[in-house]
Amino acid sequence: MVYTIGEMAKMLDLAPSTLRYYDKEGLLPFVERSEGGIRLFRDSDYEFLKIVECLKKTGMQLKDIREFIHLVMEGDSTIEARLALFQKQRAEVEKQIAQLQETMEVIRFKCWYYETARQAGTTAVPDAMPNEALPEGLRAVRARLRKEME
Amino acid sequence: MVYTIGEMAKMLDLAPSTLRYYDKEGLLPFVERSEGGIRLFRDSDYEFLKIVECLKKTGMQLKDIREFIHLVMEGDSTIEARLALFQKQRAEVEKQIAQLQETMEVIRFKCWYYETARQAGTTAVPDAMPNEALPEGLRAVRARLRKEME
DNA sequence: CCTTGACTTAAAGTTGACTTTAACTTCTAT
DNA sequence: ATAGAAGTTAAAGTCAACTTTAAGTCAAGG
Repeated sequence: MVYTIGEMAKMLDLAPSTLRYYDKEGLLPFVERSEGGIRLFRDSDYEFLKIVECLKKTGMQLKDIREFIHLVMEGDSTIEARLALFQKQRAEVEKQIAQLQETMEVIRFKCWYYETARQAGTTAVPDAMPNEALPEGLRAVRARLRKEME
Repeated sequence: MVYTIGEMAKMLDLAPSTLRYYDKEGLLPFVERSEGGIRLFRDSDYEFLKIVECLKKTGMQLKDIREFIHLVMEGDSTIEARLALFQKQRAEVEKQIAQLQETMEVIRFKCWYYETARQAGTTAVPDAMPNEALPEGLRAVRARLRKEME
């Protein structure tokens, strides 16, 4: 099955201009052309682009994704390098998830803070509340925000 | 305790120019100045900036963070609005974590794929492997990458 | 008093990832 | 054969979030 740029763009839910930009940046060296110069995308290209999408979601920059694509093009001699890349990316994403979970703690604290303030009609109440009065799990969060302890 | 911009920047691990930029963008309306025009940061400003940092980590844009800061400056009349904001942000971060976990599945698949390829010396082996031969949890991932089923 | 390091501003420059524009070509359907 | 949709390129424009530069001011120590 072959697709035009517009069809492939729709399948991936992005703009055709984005695919052209990726191509210009060297991310799509595998895309073939018709006689007249029209890009012909294959199902295997879809698979490639799903991986590009995945790497983008991990925050990887296009120039690093290009490096990966070029490793793939070089064939089986780069299997080790590609494995290393994904192992590194796995650690990276684990870190990101941990980071977001920490951020979530702060947000949970702030939700509690404003719920308490709403009840009282003023933020002065949660502000003045002693540590022992706040929910267990939120004490450390407030302390960190206030730069108490380290 | 008051701090100069350089000291506060160090405490937050960012460049002084970043704090000046935030100020210019209206994110630091609470920062006072000395006679001579030098910014004076307080401990309470540190707390503010930690929240800015937190909101940035959720991917919120500076202009939206500015809106929040301005809600805070308006006082207790905006408690509801601020609570709503954090509740929205909580849902947002939950979505982000779920998204990263999906991404992690793909990366796990790729790690398996390249480990298998390394053993075999070629990616042809994992490519040709029937669904039943791959680890339980990775079958659906490969199917999604290949646009089999939905 | 004077040096020196850290501060100030306004304005311009940078980076990454696109998007838009303009001029043109190819493909498909009648 | 031709119209119109969708493709092509190169180049310029956009956006967010900073960073850098230039020219100058403030503040603390000797």
